[in-house]
Amino acid sequence: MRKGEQTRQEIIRKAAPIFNQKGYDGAALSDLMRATGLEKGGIYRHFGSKQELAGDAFDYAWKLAMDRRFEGTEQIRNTVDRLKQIVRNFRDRRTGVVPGGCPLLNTAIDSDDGNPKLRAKARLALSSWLDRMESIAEEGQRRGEIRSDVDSGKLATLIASTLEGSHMVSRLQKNEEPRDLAVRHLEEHLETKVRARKAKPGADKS
Amino acid sequence: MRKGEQTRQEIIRKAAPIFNQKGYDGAALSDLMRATGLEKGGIYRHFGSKQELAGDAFDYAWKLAMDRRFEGTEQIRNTVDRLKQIVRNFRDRRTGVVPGGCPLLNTAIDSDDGNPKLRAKARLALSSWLDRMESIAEEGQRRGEIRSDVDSGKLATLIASTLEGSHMVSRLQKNEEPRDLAVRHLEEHLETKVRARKAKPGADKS
DNA sequence: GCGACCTGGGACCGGTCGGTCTCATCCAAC
DNA sequence: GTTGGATGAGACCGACCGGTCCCAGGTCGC
Repeated sequence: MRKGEQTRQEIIRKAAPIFNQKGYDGAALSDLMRATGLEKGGIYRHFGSKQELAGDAFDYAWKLAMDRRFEGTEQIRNTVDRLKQIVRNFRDRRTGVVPGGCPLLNTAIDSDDGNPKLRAKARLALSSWLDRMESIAEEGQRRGEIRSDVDSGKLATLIASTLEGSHMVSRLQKNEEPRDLAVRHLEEHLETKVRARKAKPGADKS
Repeated sequence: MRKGEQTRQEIIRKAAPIFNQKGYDGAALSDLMRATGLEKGGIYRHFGSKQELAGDAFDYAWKLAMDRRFEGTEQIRNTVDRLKQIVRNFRDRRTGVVPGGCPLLNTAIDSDDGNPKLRAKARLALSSWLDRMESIAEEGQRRGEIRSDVDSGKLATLIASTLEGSHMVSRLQKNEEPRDLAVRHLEEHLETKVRARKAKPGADKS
């Protein structure tokens, strides 16, 4: 049971870019066979169906993406700065992730009609991302670094929405600018609308 | 040459939702046959290939979407208000468009790997949308309604990115909130960062 | 009302799809 | 070193894919 698991992981690793680039329908078994160097039987030994493999491949791709997006943020003390770093990571730390763009965006659109299994995975992925950002914002509020009138859930949603949308536009245009633009817009938003002002003696009004 | 063209348009109308919901690969000829009530030969009489039909279906769907998004905006004099209405239309005027979500978003993701024909159409669609918003912003600057330090191209890109991203999130969550959130965020942005301030005598600093 | 052409049906095509099954081989525990 | 289960190859399956083609019938211009 050792070699088998190794092969299984290898298949997932090799299959993830195929699914991420071509989508579920577009990724044919023949593509997966070519990518993995295995015959059909060799693949189906480890997965009960194409769906199961696609699911595992998505989990793999998403984990990689999440790791990159939160990389180097844990040690940032100030929560607003931490959120800003997460936003910047979306733009800057894009090497080493699965090719084909954001797996969440791809899978969300891909599984829009049928394929409820994949869709459920995409939903869960989004939730996990939003939850992580939301809890950072909540921590910030407890610590007084983030304004009390900020809705942390809505903030997380706005960040994710803006980043994903700009990502789509950037990919379509093959141009980094939209993504960079969104990052800078969010940075400004975080700085001016989210970060709690230093308590200025006598300054009561906003 | 009359009946034929009628049928052709009918096929496009019926096929557009299929392509928009299922994607290019996911939309099988059998689906299109069921939707149109025609046999294969009846469809291929009017289109040289599935690609050609998909292209026409996208154009049809996008035109509908654009019409809705700009509906009732031409007569709005103030350009900032006009942009705000465009943003609100994205949220509010969603009936009567082709089912399956934004055709641009869907096609951009769907045609990400292969299918350069569809991808070119998606690119063009994005450009046309951005251009329309950009020229409104430029008009606003000429008229002094929009700050001179605003980059109209970047503004258009930011609006499109934010709306499309929130649209994806809303669809994935089956929840209107993200889209509404993005709209309100953009409204505020337009109001506070884009609209030219009334010239206040003596007020020089921001 | 006739003839020509336009239209759509549906059988047919080769290819590929996702998936199954058997069997030789490999590997690892004993 | 032997043996039994884990592993992967690849032939095979029925279904369905996009696409072609011919023919019957409908729809026009005249």
